Amino acid sequence: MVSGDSCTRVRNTLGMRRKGFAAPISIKDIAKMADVSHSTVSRALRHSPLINEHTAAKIRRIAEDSGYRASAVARSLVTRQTRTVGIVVTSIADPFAGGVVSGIEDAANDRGFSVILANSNADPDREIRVVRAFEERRVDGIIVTSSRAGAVYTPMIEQMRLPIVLLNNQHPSEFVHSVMIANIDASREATEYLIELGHRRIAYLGDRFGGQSDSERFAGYRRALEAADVMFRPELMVHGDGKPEGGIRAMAQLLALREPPTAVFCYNDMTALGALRQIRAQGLRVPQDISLIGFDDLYIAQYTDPPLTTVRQPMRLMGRMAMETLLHLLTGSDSVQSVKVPGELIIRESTAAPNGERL
Amino acid sequence: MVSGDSCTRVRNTLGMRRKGFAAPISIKDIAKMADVSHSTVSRALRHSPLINEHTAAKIRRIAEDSGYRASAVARSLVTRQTRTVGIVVTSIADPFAGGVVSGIEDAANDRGFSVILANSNADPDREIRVVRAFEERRVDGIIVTSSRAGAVYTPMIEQMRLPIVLLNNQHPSEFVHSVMIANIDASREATEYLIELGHRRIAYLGDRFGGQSDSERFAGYRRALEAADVMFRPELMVHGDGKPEGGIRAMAQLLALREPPTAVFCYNDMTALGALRQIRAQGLRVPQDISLIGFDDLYIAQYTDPPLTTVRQPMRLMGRMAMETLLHLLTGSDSVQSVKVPGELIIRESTAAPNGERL
DNA sequence: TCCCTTGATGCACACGTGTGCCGCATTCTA
DNA sequence: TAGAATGCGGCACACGTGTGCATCAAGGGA
Repeated sequence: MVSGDSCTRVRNTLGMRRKGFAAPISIKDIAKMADVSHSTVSRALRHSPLINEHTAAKIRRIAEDSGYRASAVARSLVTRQTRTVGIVVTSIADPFAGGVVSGIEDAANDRGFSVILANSNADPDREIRVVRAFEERRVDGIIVTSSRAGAVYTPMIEQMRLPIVLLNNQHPSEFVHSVMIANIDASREATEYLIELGHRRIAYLGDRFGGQSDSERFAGYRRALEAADVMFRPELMVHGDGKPEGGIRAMAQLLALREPPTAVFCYNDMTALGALRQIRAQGLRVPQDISLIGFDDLYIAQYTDPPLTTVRQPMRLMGRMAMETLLHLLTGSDSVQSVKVPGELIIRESTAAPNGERL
Repeated sequence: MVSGDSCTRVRNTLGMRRKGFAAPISIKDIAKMADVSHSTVSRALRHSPLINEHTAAKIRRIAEDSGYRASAVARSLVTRQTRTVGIVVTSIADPFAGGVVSGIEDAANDRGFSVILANSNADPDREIRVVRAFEERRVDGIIVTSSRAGAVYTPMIEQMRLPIVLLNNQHPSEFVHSVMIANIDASREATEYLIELGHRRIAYLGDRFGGQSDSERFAGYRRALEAADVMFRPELMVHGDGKPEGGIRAMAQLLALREPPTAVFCYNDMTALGALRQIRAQGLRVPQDISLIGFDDLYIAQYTDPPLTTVRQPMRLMGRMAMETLLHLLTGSDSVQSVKVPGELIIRESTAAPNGERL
């Protein structure tokens, strides 16, 4: 197809394949128009001091007028960087992922980077395909968010020798850079708040797929209890699946106890949503009968009824930080290892003193 | 930096810049190992019949063992396609966008395409930057979802001569391919349902930024009223901003009327969320006092209290369709112009007969 | 034995951009 | 005025992959 014919001919041939979409004009076309060599054009557009300001201006003018766009692919071939990062999320439809990716994209955009997005759908086969695609596209780095199968990536890292940043990953390895929410401190603070309100029978409603995040949030909960000399009761620890459905079922367990809790700290807002629903379904009220705390501060948390007290994860900020960590890595500095981001307790109306009074 | 030194030297020099990340091995390295020319390697890996099956197998074996990954950037340079599509969303943190992008990415992945994501943040300057970045990266096509500033892109299309597909865009042009929800039919059906329940004072709570989507949904509402000989009352048409806050305010307007509506059809679920909150705040109940219908069927719609009756937009499916339309365009067929996707009325518990009985 | 056919592989160029080095013209210095 | 310095632009090659054409070897038919 690409024959030894004249340049124009080749252009046409290839262009026709896509129904008349003309080939974009190149640096050489501009060189011809400006009657200089393509090297001069390249230098002029990159503001090299080697080129006379007058000719440079003329060249830039022509480039501008002709709507020239430098080919990132040709440039990448020689510079050996694509100014592109790959992002793996379990599902971009997940609101947490959405927030994080939004922050990543912002930061990337600021620095002239583009973002290639891939859903893993928690499917190992697909994860492998995704990482392989990233390799082929020669992304400069990779960000993996809240992967449950995080361990899968670690061996791949070895082989790829690409900078990788993990965000809220469940199995952070020693040799990997990461941005994580300060789970222990945050959940401790949330639990302490419930204790301050006067609660003593406080349940932990976890996520059995939550990996390290779940165990850390549980740990924070335990520490708060210990610090306040409140006894931990195993029957008050139950687990859902991180989604409302799981919250519903786990909450039903708690309500079936002889002495149900007066407050429940949930692994995340989605779980809290399910718990809330189940509490209502059994004719109880929040917060008068049971106080509820979530985790994440999803957008909807402020619009539940009652608005949900929760621990805010600054999702966009965390995304930004992950991207900036990656950029840092790309410029060579190896210092950053892992960043802990503090959560923030957002007090709304789903929590009150055990007797039903709000503080 | 890239000097006339030996190949190895160059590799090292460039590799060092990124702290010892070795340059990926190329087709030439494999050629050397297999003691053939790089052309032969290229052909073997692409399963060209020109190559002897024995040597081909040997070459593929070596490539496999050495972890070779073909450089998509070099390939794109010669094939003139990147197998990459650009997606513009207002914000990926928006749950609708998340669902759509998820579907797009699925379909793209199936066909070996990658997805470059960009937030426009409804900022015209940024939109221009984004499209420019897509041009430079030589994406094969572009999908724009629910852009309010859709008209901005149309002139760019002319210049870029790139296939573009619009999804739920507010200002679809004649010459553009699009995937859209069948707003009129869907909102008509929703309104008819309210009428069937016995409602006569039905309000339309729109989105003043909703552009064509808003006017179409309003049109469907009007048609349902007309068909049932229910008089349209202008005071029952109010507008929010597409978010809960706007729903709250607009609902307050409606409740301040001498004769408030007995049912409200909302532009979207977010708006309905706000409306629901306001209704509660004024001591009224849903659906006993006021019925509420949303639009979108966001994930949370099933977990509001009461669960929200709404019109489902099959977000992932729509994303898939947009991607498939684009792929179709890329293979040359120009037939597809615009696709209308039917919405689906999902009846939950936020709607009932005016007297409070559920049907 | 010679030529032709067939099959397998290599050569060389192309894609678009970046850059080291060389050459040329102009100006300055002695 | 000759030589050196300086400023500006071009030549040529590189990046990694794809492919038309030439080449070469083996085999077969006359």
